[in-house]
Amino acid sequence: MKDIARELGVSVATVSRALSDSPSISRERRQAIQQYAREHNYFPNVIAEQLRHSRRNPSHAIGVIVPELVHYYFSSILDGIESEASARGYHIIVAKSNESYEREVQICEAMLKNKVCGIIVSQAKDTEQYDHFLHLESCGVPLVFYDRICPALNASRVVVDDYMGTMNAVSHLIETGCKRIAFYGAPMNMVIAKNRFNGYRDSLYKHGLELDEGLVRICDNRADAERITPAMMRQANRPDAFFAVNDETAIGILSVVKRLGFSVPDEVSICGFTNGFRATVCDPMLTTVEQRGTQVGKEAADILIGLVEGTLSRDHAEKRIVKTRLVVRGTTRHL
Amino acid sequence: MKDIARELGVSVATVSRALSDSPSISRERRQAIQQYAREHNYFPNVIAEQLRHSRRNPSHAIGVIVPELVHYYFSSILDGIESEASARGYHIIVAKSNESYEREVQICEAMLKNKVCGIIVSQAKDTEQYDHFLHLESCGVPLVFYDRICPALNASRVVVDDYMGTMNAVSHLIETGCKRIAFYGAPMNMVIAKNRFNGYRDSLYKHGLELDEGLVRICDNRADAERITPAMMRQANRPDAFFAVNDETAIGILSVVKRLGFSVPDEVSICGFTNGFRATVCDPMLTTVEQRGTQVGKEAADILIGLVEGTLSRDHAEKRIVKTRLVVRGTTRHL
DNA sequence: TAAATGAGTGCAATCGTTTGCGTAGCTCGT
DNA sequence: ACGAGCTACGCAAACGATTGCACTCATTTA
Repeated sequence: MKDIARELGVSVATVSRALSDSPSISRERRQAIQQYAREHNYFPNVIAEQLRHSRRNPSHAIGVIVPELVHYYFSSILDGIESEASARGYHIIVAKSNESYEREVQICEAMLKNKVCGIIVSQAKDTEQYDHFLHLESCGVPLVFYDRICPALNASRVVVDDYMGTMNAVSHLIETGCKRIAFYGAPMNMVIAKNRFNGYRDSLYKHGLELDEGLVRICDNRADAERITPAMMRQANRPDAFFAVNDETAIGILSVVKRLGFSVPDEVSICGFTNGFRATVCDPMLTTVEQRGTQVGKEAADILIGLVEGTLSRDHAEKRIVKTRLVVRGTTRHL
Repeated sequence: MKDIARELGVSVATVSRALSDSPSISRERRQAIQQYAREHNYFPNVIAEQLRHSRRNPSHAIGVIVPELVHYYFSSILDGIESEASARGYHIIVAKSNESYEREVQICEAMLKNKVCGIIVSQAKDTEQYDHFLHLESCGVPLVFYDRICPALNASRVVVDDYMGTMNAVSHLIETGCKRIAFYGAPMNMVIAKNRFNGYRDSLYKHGLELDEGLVRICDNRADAERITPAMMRQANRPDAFFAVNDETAIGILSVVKRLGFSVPDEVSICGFTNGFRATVCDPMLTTVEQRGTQVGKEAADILIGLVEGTLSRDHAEKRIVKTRLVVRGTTRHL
C-alpha cells in the first residue's frame, strides 16, 4: 500500500479507502488506485488486518482436534468439516490428540495462541478433566463437540442417532428371523456406547425378546472380537446374530464365524456400525449402520461458523443429531 | 504487556525485554515482571509477533493440500505430516483439492495470503498448468510434493519406491510359481504408474518371462476391475496371477475371481499395492506392497521444515524415496 | 460578498510486539 | 572534579493495515 501511495502521489489512507470502495474517494482516484493495485497484484496482509481487527473480528481459522487421523469415520468427518468450512471462507487447522489428554491440552493452548475463531473437537479417550475446554470458552473461543462429546459440559454438539440406528439394525435382525442376538459394545462410560446399548435393549423388548446378559460383551475392536467370539459360538445356546459397535469388530466376528464353519448369513447374521471401507471388502459384504461422518462434519462446521458469526447464540448449546441409515448387504438375511 | 508495564511502573519495552530474558534488564525487575506475567497468565499475541517479524521470520503454519481426505493413503500421509510438524512446533492447515485444478489454484492463493511458511502438496489429477506453483515459489514459499509429483517442476519431493516395490511383488509371484501375471495399472501419464509398470516388466524379464500385452490393462479402481476381470479370466490363456496398482483394484479382482469359482491363491494369486484397511478385511487376506504413507508424510514435513529453517538449501531439490515392503498374506502362495 | 455546505484527502492513532538508539545515573580512574 | 564507561531503562519507529477527525477547496446559499 505504501508503494501504491507513493507511486500515485496520495496517502496510504486514501489507498486503503479506495481499495475498500469507500464512497468518500473520488471515482477517478479510486479506479486508478484499484487498477494499479490489480496490475501489481497487491493483496492485503492478513496478519496486519487481523492485528488491526483483533478486538472486534475473529480470524477465519477453525481448529479441528481429532483423536486419530488414520480412521475412516474421523476422515469422513474431517472431510465434511473441510468442505463446509472452505465453502464459507474458513480454513482448518488440524491436530490429532492421539487419544492423549495431555496432548489435547497442549493443542488447545496452541490453538488459542494461534487465534482460531473456534474449535471443533472429539475428546481423547483419556480426557476426564475439562479445564482446558472451559478455559477456551472463557477466552471467547466457541467449542463444538462431535462423536465423543463432553458429558460434563453443556456445549454445542453433533452426534449420530446411535439409539435409533442400533434399534433399527437390531429390529432388522429380528425381523429376518434372528432370535438370539449378541451385542458387542464399547465401554459404557462413553455416551455413544450407552445409547447403542439402549437401542439394542429396547429393540429386543419391542419385539418381545428377552435380554440375555450372556450375549452382551464389552468389545470394540477386531483383536478382541477374534479372541472372545470362539467361546461365544461354542456355547450350547449360541447366538444366531451379532450386532457390533463398529465395522472393525464386525469383521472380526465374521472372520471367526466363517473359520468355525458357520455360514453367513444363513446360520449367523452380522451387523456392524460405520459403513466404512471395510463394509464392502469383506465376503459376504457387511450389513451395517451408515454413520454419515461427512454430514456430521458439515453440521459441526455449520454450528461453529454460526456461533462465530453470531447467527447462533453462544448462550444456547446447539445440539444436532444426524440420522443414520441401515445399509443391508450380505451378512444378514433379506426379508 | 501494556497492563503489566502500567502496574509495575515500567515501560512496555522493559516488559518485552524482561520476558525475553534480555540481560540488559536488572535481575529483580526481570523476575518481578516474569512472575507478574505468569500470575496473570499473559501470553504473547502471535498475530502481533508475526506482524513484527513478517520481514524476517516465517510463520509456523504448514499448508497441506490433499486431493481427497477419505482415502487411506492420504490419511496416513496426513498423519505423518501432522506428527512431524507438531513435534517440531508447527501446525498444519489442511485443504482438499477434490482433484480439481481450479480449486488447487484457489487453495494456493488462500494459503499464500494466510502466510503459510511452506506447502506440502499432491497434485490434483486435473492439474496440467503449474503457474500457481511457480508463483508460490517466486513469493518465497517453498514447496514439497508427495505421491503425485509435478514432473515439469524440479521441486523437492517424496515418493515411494514404486519400481522396486512392484519388482519385488512380481518376483514373489513368479517365485511362488505364477507364470502368467496380469498387470492392472493406472493411466501411464502419471509417473507412479509408469514406474510400477517398469517394475513389472523388468521383473518378468529378470526371470526370463515374456511380457504379454494381453495381460496388461489400464484399471485402477474396483468398479473397473469388476467389469474387465471376467473377460480376462474367461480367455483360453488366462492369467494365474494379478498385480494391481492398489488394494482397491485388487479387491475387485479378488471378488470376481472368487465368484467365478477359482480358488485363491491355489489357482490364482493376487497382489495389491497400499496395505490399507482393506488388505486385512478381505478373505483371504491380501498380499500387498506396504506404501508407508506415514513415513512419506514425515519425510515431506522434514524436508519442508528444513527448507523453511534453512537447514536445506532452496536451490537444490531434495528428493527422497521411501522404501516399500512386501507384506505376504493369503492371496499369494508361500514359498 | 461572506458564510455555510460538502466532497475529497491527509494526519495520526491504533492493534501488540520488538528493537536501535539515546540517556540518566552511577562508579571509577586520574 | 571531570570525563569515561557501564548498567538499566525509556522513547519512538516499525510491521501493514484501518479509521475518526480535521482540513482544504470549490460550490452553493443567503
